[in-house]
Amino acid sequence: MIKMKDIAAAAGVSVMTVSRAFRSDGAVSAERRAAILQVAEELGYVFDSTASNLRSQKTGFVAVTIPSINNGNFADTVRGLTEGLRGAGLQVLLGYTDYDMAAEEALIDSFLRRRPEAIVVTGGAHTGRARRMLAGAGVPVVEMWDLPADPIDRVVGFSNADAVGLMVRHFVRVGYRRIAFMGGDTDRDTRGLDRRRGFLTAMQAAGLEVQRLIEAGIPPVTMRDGAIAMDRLLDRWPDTDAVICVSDLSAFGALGACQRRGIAVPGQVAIGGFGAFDVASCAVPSITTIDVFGKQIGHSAAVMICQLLAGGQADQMIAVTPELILGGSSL
Amino acid sequence: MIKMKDIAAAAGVSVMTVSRAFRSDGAVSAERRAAILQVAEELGYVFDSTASNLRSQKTGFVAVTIPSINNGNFADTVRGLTEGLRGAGLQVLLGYTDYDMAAEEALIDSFLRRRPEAIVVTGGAHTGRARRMLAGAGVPVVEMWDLPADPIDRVVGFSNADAVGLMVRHFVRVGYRRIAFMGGDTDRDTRGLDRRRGFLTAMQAAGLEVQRLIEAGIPPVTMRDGAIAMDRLLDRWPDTDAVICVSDLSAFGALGACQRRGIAVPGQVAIGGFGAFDVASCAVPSITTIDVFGKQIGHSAAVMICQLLAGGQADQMIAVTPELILGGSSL
DNA sequence: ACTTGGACTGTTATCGATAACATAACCGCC
DNA sequence: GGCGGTTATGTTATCGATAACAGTCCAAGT
Repeated sequence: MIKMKDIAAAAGVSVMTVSRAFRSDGAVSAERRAAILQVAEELGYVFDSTASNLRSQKTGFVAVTIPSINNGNFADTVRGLTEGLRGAGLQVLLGYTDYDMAAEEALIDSFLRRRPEAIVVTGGAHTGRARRMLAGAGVPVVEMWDLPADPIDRVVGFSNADAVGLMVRHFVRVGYRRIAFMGGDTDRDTRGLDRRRGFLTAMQAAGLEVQRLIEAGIPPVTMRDGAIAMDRLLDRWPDTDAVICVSDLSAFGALGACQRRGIAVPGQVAIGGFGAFDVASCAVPSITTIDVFGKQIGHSAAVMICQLLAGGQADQMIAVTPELILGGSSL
Repeated sequence: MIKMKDIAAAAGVSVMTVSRAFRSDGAVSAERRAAILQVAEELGYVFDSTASNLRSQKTGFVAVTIPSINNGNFADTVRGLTEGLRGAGLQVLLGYTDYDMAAEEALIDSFLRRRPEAIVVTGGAHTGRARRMLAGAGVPVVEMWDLPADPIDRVVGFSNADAVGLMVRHFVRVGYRRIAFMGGDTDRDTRGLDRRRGFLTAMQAAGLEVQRLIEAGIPPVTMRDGAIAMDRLLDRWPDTDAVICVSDLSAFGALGACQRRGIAVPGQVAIGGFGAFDVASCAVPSITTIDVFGKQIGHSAAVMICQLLAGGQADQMIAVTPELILGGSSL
């Protein structure tokens, strides 16, 4: 493999000059720089960042862990992060946890060995060892998609509980009373649990009974899980007049279950989802949902990281405000 | 930051012994190893792989580029890769190109600087510079999701054209004649182009006219794109009796467009998709589609890479056989 | 003429681990 | 008892770039 030494020899300069020619800030005369880059091109040189990483103690990447790489919400967030960090010359190193805290811990461990310049994790629930590793990493840590009570470092997110509260209040206002909640039944789905908690709180605040809780299985909660859960819900509480689902995917599955049974949506049962996924707006009827602005979360996290790495100040917490989007699946 | 030297001093051994204690193959006595790991734990040591990478000339990761991180098919492939590489101690470094060859080139460039042990790219179409970089990388290269005529190195994929041919032949067999194809209209969507080409070939082979080609926009082709395209298709050729869409997402959008217009599916128009996404099986009616076994592609690529890195032989090409899945959206 | 300072280039040491080699202790076996 | 082999450990040099420092040269200011 060609290295800087070879280019230096071929171009008749020192290795240091080659190194400088490769960095924009390098004070190398224009013609010499051009000559060096030309030689490098001819020799097919590929810069070796492993050496650079070690010597400069900079790796140029930010580690990001998300629960799933097949989820439009997290994809938006990653896009916001990628775009926001690009300007600072930082690359995203992406890993997925499958909604599993043990897998998250292993992932964080392997990421930290690679010396990221910052680390972004999803949610505020982590194993004890993961928390300790993050706290001791010596780089900015951002928890996103949640507003944890005891953050490790920085936070960019929203209250999942409050977001569902928005929808409950709307449903109550337009007349629904026998409202069910689907999902958030396992401790693996921490954001789902928060959403369910928000449902309970808002229902109680509205003075309504809250028995209609139906399980949707362990995350990732799929469309199929939503369909199965809806069937169980309708069997158990046939007079349900609205169901709020832990995500749009399960809501779409629930909609399909209703359609197969010939149950009118929203005539007989209203459906609400979460996340403003594409499928919510393209389903017939479209699904009432909550937009949590995933891309904005990523972008804010990126800005925060850039500020901190530049040695500046940054907010401890940035709260994003979710928004209710009315669809045809409810009044 | 704590380093091996600090642990060596605290444990009263040489740095080399500490290094060996951290590798499973290291010949260190059990009690000494335990003592060293204990000291490391107490000091909160985090292994620095940047140094290890440089000295050992091994980074322990495989670079993977996919077009989109919000696509169930590619997510399956990444899962297959991740699981297949884990056993060999290799990690996936994931990047997305947004279906843009220039972005892919930039991504490959930045990945290669980090010295991956192998690189996996999606599709067989790349910029000239990207091809040269890959060919000269000195590590195994796998192109997947396609069977390029002039592969760079190894290939794991299937013929997108033949896969669509499967569906055309089925549609013709059950009686559809005025069949349209949606998508594959921009050179940015290389797999879409292949699918469209396969449509044309199969239609001609069946002796049918092939004028009904409707554009679906640049990838990622969304559900909404599918709905818009279906409206245009129905306006232009109202007597169309079947439409094959470039993906299940656009097929789902097309289904929604029909439902909003009161057009019976499959009574009046049959719909076919591509990819066996969740939404295809959960839509009402479910959508006839083609399963291309994305996870298997990733797994095969991983196996191939492990063989090559172990110094063994590996096939030049692994072909996956797509399968037609009949849904309620067609006969 | 002499200083000053900026622009450019070179020299040396170093980042933190590990490969390669050297050494020491111990074991069994003829 | 000596020898080869194994196990456990230490020593030295090195991976390929860059930080830190040291010049050199030349133009401009006094």
